Amino acid sequence: MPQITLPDGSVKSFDDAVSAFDVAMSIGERLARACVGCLIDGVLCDLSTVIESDCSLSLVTEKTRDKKDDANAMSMLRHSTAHVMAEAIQRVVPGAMLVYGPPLESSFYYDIKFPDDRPLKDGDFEAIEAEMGKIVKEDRVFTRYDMSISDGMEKLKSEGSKYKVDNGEAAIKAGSESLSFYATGEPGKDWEDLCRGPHVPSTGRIGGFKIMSLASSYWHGDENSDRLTRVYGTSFFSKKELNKHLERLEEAKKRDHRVLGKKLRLFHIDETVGQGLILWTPNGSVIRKELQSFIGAELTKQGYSEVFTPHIGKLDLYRTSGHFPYYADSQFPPIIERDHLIEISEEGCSCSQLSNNMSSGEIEGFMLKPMNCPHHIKLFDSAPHSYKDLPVRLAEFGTVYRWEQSGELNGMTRVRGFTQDDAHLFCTPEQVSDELQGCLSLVKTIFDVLGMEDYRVRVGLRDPDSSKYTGDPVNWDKAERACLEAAATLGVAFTEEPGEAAFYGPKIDFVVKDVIGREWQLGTVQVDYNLPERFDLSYIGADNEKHRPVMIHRAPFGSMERFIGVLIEHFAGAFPVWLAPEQVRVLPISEKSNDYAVEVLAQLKSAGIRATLDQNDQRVQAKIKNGSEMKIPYLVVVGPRDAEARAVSVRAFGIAKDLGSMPLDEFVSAVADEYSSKGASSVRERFAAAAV
RNA sequence: GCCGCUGUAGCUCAGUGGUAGAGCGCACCCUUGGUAAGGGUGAGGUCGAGAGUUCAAAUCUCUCUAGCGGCUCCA
Repeated sequence: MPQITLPDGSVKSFDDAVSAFDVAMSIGERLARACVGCLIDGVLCDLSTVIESDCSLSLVTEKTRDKKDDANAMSMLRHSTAHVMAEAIQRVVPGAMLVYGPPLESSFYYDIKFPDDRPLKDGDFEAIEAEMGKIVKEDRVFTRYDMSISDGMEKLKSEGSKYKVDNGEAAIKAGSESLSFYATGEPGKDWEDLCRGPHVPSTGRIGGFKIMSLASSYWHGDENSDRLTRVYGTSFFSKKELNKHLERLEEAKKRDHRVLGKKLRLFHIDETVGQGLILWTPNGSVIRKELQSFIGAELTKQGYSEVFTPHIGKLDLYRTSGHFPYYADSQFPPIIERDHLIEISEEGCSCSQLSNNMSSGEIEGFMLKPMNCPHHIKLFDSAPHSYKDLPVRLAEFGTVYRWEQSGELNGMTRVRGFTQDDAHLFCTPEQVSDELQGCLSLVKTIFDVLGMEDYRVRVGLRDPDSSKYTGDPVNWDKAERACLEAAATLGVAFTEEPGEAAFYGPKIDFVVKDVIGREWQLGTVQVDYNLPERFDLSYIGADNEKHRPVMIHRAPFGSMERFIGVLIEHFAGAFPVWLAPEQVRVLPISEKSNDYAVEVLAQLKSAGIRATLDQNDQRVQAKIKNGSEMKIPYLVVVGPRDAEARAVSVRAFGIAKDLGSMPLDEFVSAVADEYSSKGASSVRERFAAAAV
């Protein structure tokens, strides 16, 4: 006689065991029809789950009460669609072995091992979708049945898929007391799969679905294990929602920094220069310069000293730092000294010998610097330091080079040469906490000024099971504690992530998503007890003894390239006045107004505003369209009426109607104010104020 | 690096075996137009590179190269 507590606190009692669906029916038929699953004592279950004892029950419907997508419902739907897709794929490609098919945030995938002589091609999508359509139309019921561990494993073994046997073993290891299977229809008759569930009631609930793409993956995520094909798809409860989702994806593509970078001429990557090497156009350079001077001003306020260091350094420097051996594969190959090179070629030295000799230190050479720390360390170490000098804060826009895997390169967000807004702080152990907080507040200031609110903070800790970390565990503990304490002062939620630390120390990262939903690390602050040790750094304490300083690495933007890539997407290319490469464009109505237009342009320019003149032989409507497409903050139309009044007719980006007329002098100073205040005051506001 | 897809004019793309097309952009001419595309003419391409099949290749095959989506990696 189960007593079932509903989310509103009311209790329903039943004489016998009932299914969640029956409970829903007892409340209302319409509700029951809208249900796809339920939460029993907080655990997501099938709607058909039979309830035998007292519990709390929350029904999961297609939409939440405020008509939004329900995360549980969507994940059940997509998981169910993955089953339908897997069945369809096995019909189209007999011999395809299923591995693992989970739902994701807005999609799902199924990892599948295809026969070597029959790989899946995207040309197969149509046939698979057609089969999926049939299965959906048949509206087959997802039917769960459980087997004992021994019977279940026997069944899996008899089916002959090592992947499913492995999944079964994983379930047992995770503590399952039985193995559950889901048949899409009738057990023993229809297609079925080992599965933990839960699923929507039947295939007919899948209103709209689409196979999106193919990718390769590795079994257990292990590069050296079996290579699998990952088939991505998505689904919704209705076709309409699917179409809306696909439209949104199309829209997102328009904000993609690679698309906008081309359209707005912000940067260029040239095959003949090299993969992942950014050529900054004049437009992009304006943005970069503005950001650099912004951060430069903040650094001065915070007591940093700016330095410059070369792009290369001796191999030995990186042996000492530990970077050369640790990251050998992801660095550009060393530059070998000429004399060595001649010697080596005369000796007929093989490539592998050469590589060995370099690793051992027998051959000296230079490396393109993969990071700036060793150079800054050497600067710090070039003079003795009293504890009274600390902290020493050395900052540099330092360009570094890393040999990223070719498949990893991505527009401006993953490149092979990039400039970090880097700094290294050398301080006493007592100063670590304050300095960390100073670094974090700098990152936060920058994010605030740019209106970037959609980020998460990750505290990267060491993975206790891994041996990749160097240094004393006691120091690691100290450093990790310092990071966690500093993060706690941020006033922003953060996550602790073991395994995300750098090899020399823990870090606090600011992570943002791009338009496709991929995450990128921007600002980073890292505590390091390790490199000071390796380089034997010291300062003289009050006791007149040598002490080891602690290093903090920090880069508020991360890299200029990645940050601006993300920033392009953040603003969808419509930069605020202070960053906009072209701030004002002057549009004369006809040649007759050219003289006045030239005058307007001159006045804007002499106020330090980045302004241009559109003297094309086009109508003003066309000039407005062109200017809008370039996302220029202000377009000013000038004609005889404006010349007469010594005024300009202003149009602001993103506002369909023009703002009206403003005296030229006033407009110039308003734009100049908006520029220097980074948007704290704006031309629009002045118009709004004038209108009141 | 791995799997799949893609590479045609500055940009966006059409062209599936018979030696190349559109729109935008660009140049010139006409037009002198007041808030999201006025009209005309013209220039511009060894179809990513190389090899092969063929009487004939942008088109088919192979290798390389670059980009895209993932995987793996990310100091």
